[in-house]
Amino acid sequence: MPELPEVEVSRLGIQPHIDQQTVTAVTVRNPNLRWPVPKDVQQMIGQPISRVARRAKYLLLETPVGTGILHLGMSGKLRVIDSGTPVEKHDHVDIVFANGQCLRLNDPRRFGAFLWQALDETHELLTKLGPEPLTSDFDDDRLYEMSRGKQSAVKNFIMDNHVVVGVGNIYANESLFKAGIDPRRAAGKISKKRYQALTQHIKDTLAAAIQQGGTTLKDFTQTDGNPGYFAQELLVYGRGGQACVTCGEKLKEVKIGQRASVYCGSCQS
DNA sequence: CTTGTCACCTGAGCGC
DNA sequence: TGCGCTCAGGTGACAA
Repeated sequence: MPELPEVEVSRLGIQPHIDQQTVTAVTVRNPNLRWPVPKDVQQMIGQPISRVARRAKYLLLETPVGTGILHLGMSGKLRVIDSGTPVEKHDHVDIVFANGQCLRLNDPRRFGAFLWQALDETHELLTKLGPEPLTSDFDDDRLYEMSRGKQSAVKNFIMDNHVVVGVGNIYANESLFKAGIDPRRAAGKISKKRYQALTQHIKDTLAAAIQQGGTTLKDFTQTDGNPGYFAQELLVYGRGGQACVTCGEKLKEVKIGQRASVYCGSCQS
């Protein structure tokens, strides 16, 4: 489900409700997420949530003794609800708080994760990640340098977590359209100037999507149950065969790296 | 090292 | 109504 904006919207949604709340129970109904949920997560019990942070698409629930790491995979959703709320299908995890509320993870496909990071350690999954796209760590110099010698399609390149985190299929398509770059082009053969444009469009697109509450395609909702409104601003994603908003030409749809890719054959080269 | 493919899992939508 | 097929917002683990 979520790319970086949707995860950030989730973070902003749950943060005011759980920040500084003390955990009284961690209920794991189905530990078979992408990786088995470790027993270590029970260490949260008795601890306050000292910070709700995000790294890439991982949500970090920090406590004084370690950090609970949540990933929403393709279909994960978080809600903060009364802990007595009846459990529904695919409600796999509850983190219950002293105020009677709980953070509940629902994830039909179970590609999500709930892991534990001990104090003063960095979980292995977080060690090899590229820069955050919305910080100055991600800039055109770096993107350009990393691209040299790469034969793979630029779309796959910007979706690679070692290059930059948080750019999934929707925003890769959108950013490349805005930058006027054909998503199939070899990453190593694109000029510095074009990477400057691409870098800025990735930042702008992600920031705008967060502002709009994320992109609701079918089942993403903000934690208050409302949809995100960025879907109405999508220029190419999901619009294969329809008219390009810039030139009117029919948008093309192809598979790049197994993922649906939409582009304008006239505006993107 | 790079590059491409598969796998994990459920549910929705479509054609027949 | 049902069946079989394809597709979906992610990403680690492999194979070549």
